[in-house]
Formats: sequence, C-alpha cells, structure tokens
Amino acid sequence: MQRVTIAQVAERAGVSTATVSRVLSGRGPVSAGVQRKVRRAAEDLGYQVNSIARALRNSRTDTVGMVVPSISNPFFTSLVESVEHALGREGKELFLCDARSDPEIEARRLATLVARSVDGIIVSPSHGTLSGAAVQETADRLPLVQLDRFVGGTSTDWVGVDDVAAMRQVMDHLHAGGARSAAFVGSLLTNSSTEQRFAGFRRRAEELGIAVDPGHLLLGDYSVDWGETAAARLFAAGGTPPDAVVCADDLIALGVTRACRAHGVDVPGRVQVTGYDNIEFARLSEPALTTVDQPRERIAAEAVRLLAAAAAAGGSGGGGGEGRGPSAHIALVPSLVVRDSTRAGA
Amino acid sequence: MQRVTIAQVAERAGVSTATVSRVLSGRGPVSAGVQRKVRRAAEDLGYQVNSIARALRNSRTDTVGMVVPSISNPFFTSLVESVEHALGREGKELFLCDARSDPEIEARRLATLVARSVDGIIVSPSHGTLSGAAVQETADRLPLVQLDRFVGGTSTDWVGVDDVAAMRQVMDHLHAGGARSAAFVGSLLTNSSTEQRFAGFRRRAEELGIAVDPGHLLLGDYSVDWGETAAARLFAAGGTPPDAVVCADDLIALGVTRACRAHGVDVPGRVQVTGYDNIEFARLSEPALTTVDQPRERIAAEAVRLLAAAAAAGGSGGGGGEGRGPSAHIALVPSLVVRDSTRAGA
DNA sequence: GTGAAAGCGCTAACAG
DNA sequence: CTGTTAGCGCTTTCAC
Repeated sequence: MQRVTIAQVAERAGVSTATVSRVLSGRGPVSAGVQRKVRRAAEDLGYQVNSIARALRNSRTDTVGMVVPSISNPFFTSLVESVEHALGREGKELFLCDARSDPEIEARRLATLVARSVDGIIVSPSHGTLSGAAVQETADRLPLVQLDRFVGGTSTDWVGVDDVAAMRQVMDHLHAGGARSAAFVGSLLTNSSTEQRFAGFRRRAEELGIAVDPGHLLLGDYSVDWGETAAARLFAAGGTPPDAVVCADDLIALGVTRACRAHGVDVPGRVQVTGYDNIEFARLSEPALTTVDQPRERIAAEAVRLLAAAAAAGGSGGGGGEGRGPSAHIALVPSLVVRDSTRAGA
Repeated sequence: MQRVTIAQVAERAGVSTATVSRVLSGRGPVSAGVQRKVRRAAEDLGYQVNSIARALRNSRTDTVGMVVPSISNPFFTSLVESVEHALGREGKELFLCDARSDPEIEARRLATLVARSVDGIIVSPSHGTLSGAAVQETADRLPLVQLDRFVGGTSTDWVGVDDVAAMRQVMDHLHAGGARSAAFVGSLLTNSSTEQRFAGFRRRAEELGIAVDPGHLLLGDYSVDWGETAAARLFAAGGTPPDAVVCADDLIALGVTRACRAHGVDVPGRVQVTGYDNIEFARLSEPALTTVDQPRERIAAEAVRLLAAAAAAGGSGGGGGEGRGPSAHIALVPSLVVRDSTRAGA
C-alpha cells in the first residue's frame, strides 16, 4: 500500500505540484476550474497530506506535547481531557507523555518532545527541584507552560490555582464545623502542590488557633494506599487523634476515609476529612468527600492561550531573559465543594 | 533559538554530514577517533536529532498511535500505561488519542495518525459497527491491532479477554452464593465488550437456571451515573428485585452499589453485585467490589508483539487478504476477584 | 494564475 | 573508513 503523494495528484490533474499544494493548503490564488480538478484528483486517489513532510518544510507540527506526573491519577487525566479539548479548537493535536512521577523519565520525555518539534509544551513537573533543569532547558528551546504544579527557579509561564486561598477556605469550613485540631496528610514536600497546600494549611491553622500536633503531619505520596496508612497511624492506640484530617489530594482522602471506616472511626462525626481536586470518585466515597474543585477547563484554556501567545511572540522561551516580557503566573481561585465528610457550619 | 543541525556538527568536527549521521545513528563503520570528535562536537553544540527529518527520510517514526473510547475511564488509562510500558521496551513512543466514545471523532483521530505516519495503531473501537469503516480503512494502510473491544466485519488482529468465559465464572460464583435471579446492567449493545459479556451472562444464566426478568436488562452507558439510575429502577417500588446485579464494568457497578446504599438495600445481603475490569477504585467502594480482573500487562504485551510482527511482515494490513496469514485473535482468560459485594459460596 | 526549482534535515547508496 | 550526492514529500519564492 503505497501512500499517495502530491506528485501523483498533480499528474492526474494535469497540473504542477505547486498548484496542488496551493489548492490543498488553501493558500495562493488558483482558478476555480483548476481547484475543482485538483480536488477531484485528490479525492479519487484518496490523497492525504504527509504531515511529516509538511512539518519538515514548515517547521511547525501543529502538535503540543503534554507531560504529566501520572496518567493514572484521575485529576491529571481530566486535565488532559480539558487541554485536548482546548487545543482541538485551535486545530492542534496533543502528544501525551506520562512521567511516572520520575524526574528522569520526565527529562527524557521532554527531550523527545523537543526532538519531535512540537509547537509547544505543557508540563506539570513531578518534582519541585529535580525537575528544574530539564524544564528550564526545554523552555529555552520551545514555548513552555507549567500547569498545576511548578518548579522553582525557572522563568516560564504558569497556570494553576491559588492553593493557599483554597486551604484558607478549607480550614475556615472545618473550623466552622467545630474542628479545634487538625492533621495534614500529603506527599513529601517535593512538589509545589503539596508545598503550597501545606503552607496554606499551616498558616490558616495558626490564624484560627487550630492545634496541629507535629506528629500529625504525615507526608508520603499521592495515593490511596498512603492515605490508608497515614490514617491508621493517626488513629493508632496511644495518641490523641485530631478533629480533622486535611488531605493534599482526593486519592489520599479516599484512603483516609476508607481506613476510618475500617477502624470504626465516624466521619464526619468523630473526625472531618477533606480532599483536593474534586475527582469524580470524590463524590462516590462513603461518605462523599468535601473537597476543592479545580477549574480544569479554565486552567486548560489559559494554558493553551499562553502557549499560543508565546509561540506568536517568537519561537523560544516562555519568559525569562529574551523576547517577551516577564512570564505570566496565573493563579485561579478554586471553590470548595461541601459534601458529607465534613460538618456543616454553625 | 535556532536548532542545531547535523551540518553544524559536521563542520565543527571537520567531517562530512554523512559521517556525523553514521556516528549518531550508530550505523556504518567509523574510526574510533572520528567517533570521539563527532560526539564531542555534538555534545558541545547541544545537538539533538530532528526526528521529523529522520522520519521523512526513513518513513518510520518509531511512534505507535493508540485510540481509546475514553481516557477518563480508569480501565483504559491503565491499559494505556501498560501499552506505553511495553512500547518503551522497544524504543517506541506512544501517541494517545481520546475518541470521546464518538465514532466520528475516532475516525478523525485514526486519519490523523495515518497522516502522521505512525508505525502502527492500537485501537479499542468505541462502536461495534459504526467504527467499522474507519478501522478497516486504517488497517488497509497501516499495521493495526484491536484491543479489548473489537469491531465486526474487519480482518485485523485482536487481543482481549474471553468475556464469555469470564461471565461463566461470575455467574457460577453468584449461583454458589445463592443467587436464583439476576439483572444485567451494561451499555447499549453497540460495542463488543457489552455484547460478549451480555451473551456470556445470558447463556450461563440459562444453564444454571437463574431467572432473568426481561425488565432486568438495563442498557445505558459505561458510567457511574448510569449505574445509579439503573439500580434505582431495579429497586423501585412495585417490581421484584433480582438476587444479583451483574454489571458490564466497574464504573456501572460502583454506581449500583452506591444507589443500593442510598436506598438502604444491603449488598451483598439482599443483593449481590459484580463489576468488570478491576479498576483501582473497585476495591475502595463500600462494599469492595467483586469483579473480573483483566490481565492488562499481558494484553498490552501481546498487542505490541502483534504490531511488531505485522510491521515486520510488510507495511500494511493486519491480516486480511494480502500478505500475512489470517489475523490473530488472542483471547486471554481473565480471573475473578472475589471481594465483599458478593456472598462466598456454600 | 501557474510552473520550475530550491531546500527543510536527515540517511543510504555509491565512489573513492 | 570517509565524502559526495540524491532525494524523502511538501511549500514557497521567483519567473513567466
């Protein structure tokens, strides 16, 4: 099965390849008659552009690369969906890569995307520092936007939510529900999400006079398993359990509520639990999770917009030294979704 | 930021572009000394291959395209992970597309992948008939393997599980747990998964003498919402609810158990519930779901193997008329995972 | 309005 | 062992 080329279409239509190209890409003046002939010939032969050749010629692939820490985390898949959606409106494709939460794999993926000449890259870096070098290097070569998470010491655009503001809402809600002490369960402080959320948690807890036992800061990873483990630790015999458990994401919160069920700890009666992200399964757990809803569609739309702007403003780097002005940091305000894992305010 | 080309490396190393190419792609004999010089130069300049140019020249992209019905279904994302993993071992990349369960979008995605000259395509067709034309057309141009779901009337390789055998296990287990009547909740019979699972359900129910009320066959879509809706219907006042609810996938089953909880129907006391796929959340629901575990890693590995074989056997078509022998249909046997949503056998 | 021709970056003959 | 050269399929000046 040989692929049909522009040359064959040209021959069949009795014109030059230049004309065929003009017709098919809709650029340049071609008489109506010739147009029809060419289209006809292309149709008959089942012609399809060879986007590789086109890309080589145009040095544009109409493809955007996206790298996420984990494709099995529903939050990221929904973010991917939103980005794909937003890109579709611009006639661009998405090339998706999973970094498996490993900065090395992530670096390789980024390099691959550069080699493939994608038009731009959207990345949610898996590590707050170790991802830095690769992200910066990539950003020096291509338009790049960080999404959700970001990495320190780089000068690229970023879109995400205001974690600190979100945590303020969470803590206020828990406080209104009677919480006077709280625990925080997150991942190791090696990515911006956890860092920011933890910072927001700690600050507002202090302001509200909510007690935080140093032993009640449990850092592991973003997984249900870790949530279960952490909860088991919190409610182990001996210590004094907190009134509330604030989780850095929904997966952890799902694990925590599950462990509470298993250990006969009433949620929200004995302890209130909150998540973050509002993944679909958050509403399905028993009890349904109170969580922070991230405006994915808007995050995605902004990211795509920034990427387009960067591309228009001239090939490389998002912000830093050359070219465009300083990089944009867009923090959207998320909203609290109150369900059954917390107590309604007084 | 101009990209470094092979020519610049050649100049810096004082050799020809051909030599550089030979060194960098590891083909052809080059003296050790020159090798070092070239690598050095490439390193200094930060050279990276332009895979677009390479692809145009080689007509090989080392990229495989994958199209799934829905990237937000955890089963498919885990399949994607497995496939990516398997491809990684062959030094190939994955280009992932989401068809949003729409055969038209699916057809466009397939066309795009062809235009992009991927080396092969792995697709789980969203529709049992409407996906047919596009899949066949694509298979005529490129090596293609169907995964999990398949479409009728095509002649391509396929890898998945034996749904009928799986359903036999499910029904036997329910029967042993005392079920004498059962309902089936699935998607519309427009994809092979539901079709096969339904066929398996119906056949074994008959053989075991399990009663199936015609009103207890509920077909909607693969979603939690539909599961909830269906369950509400089954337990609505008036009818006689079944002893067991067999669901065509875990999302549906999650919805069903949730609705049961909401309506105070005891699972598995009053009604047993089973899922299919064994997604991560299956074990988290209350009660944890009994379900069918699909051997994703093996499915993925087989698919990649078949694709490689097809590619080796000569460019196009998976099986059909020309070239290779008849197409392979590989049905792996899945295993039942018994948890708390069913009653242990007598 | 249309054609001829150059060239994107790379690799594979073919010479030497 | 290494260099020269042609050309993958497409777009785009530059002539006519």
